[in-house]
Amino acid sequence: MDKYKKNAKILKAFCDEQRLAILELLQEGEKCACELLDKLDISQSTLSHHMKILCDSGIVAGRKDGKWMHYSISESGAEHVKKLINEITMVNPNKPNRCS
Amino acid sequence: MDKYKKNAKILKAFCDEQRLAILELLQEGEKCACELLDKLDISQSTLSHHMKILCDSGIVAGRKDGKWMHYSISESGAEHVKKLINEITMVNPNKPNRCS
DNA sequence: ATAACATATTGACATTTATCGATATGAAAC
DNA sequence: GTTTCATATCGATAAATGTCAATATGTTAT
Repeated sequence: MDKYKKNAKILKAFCDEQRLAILELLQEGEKCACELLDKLDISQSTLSHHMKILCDSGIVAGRKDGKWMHYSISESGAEHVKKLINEITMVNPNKPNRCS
Repeated sequence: MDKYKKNAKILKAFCDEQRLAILELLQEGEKCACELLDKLDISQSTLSHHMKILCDSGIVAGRKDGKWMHYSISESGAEHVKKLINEITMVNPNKPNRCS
């Protein structure tokens, strides 16, 4: 059962300071990578690394436009994470103790 | 500004497979450490390490009862995390671009 | 007091992750 | 086609994290 591994990977998107800073910037709306780079005091390769993680987790959507990459928070990705957190933190004493 | 650091630390609770497995077990209700240890194929010290992280993040509450420790999902901790995720993934183009 | 037990802490080690500079890729401008 | 620009990938390194065995701490039973 690698459900845990899969979910842990998704939620790793939120485990890093820089990625939280990136997400806060994206709250204003879609932003070009270069704009993020401008505001973030990290190297270009590091930004690219974080954007890959954010996109892979589904929280952020990338849109290619010529040589520019535009990133935005994915509504559906956000919904998925909210559901995940809800499931994970739900207390349900009647839950069948299935041997998963 | 270490807001990101603080939040990243809280959300790290969900970034590990074992901790997700632990949380799923706790969905059934309060459980003793020894019961978790029984079901989790990790060493006692490793479990203790994970429980510390879960408790520090506020997601899990510990209750000492003699030599036993009982752990349960904290309703208030869960609420706090849900609010956090909501804030982080909220898209709001009118957000003032304050220099935080 | 001593023994047995449950959990926490410590120290060591392996793996993962964040970071950077250098280089590659690919697209637009000349 | 060559240059310029934006982004991605690679390779190396340092820091953080997960893991265990051993030991310490604190609690109950004898």
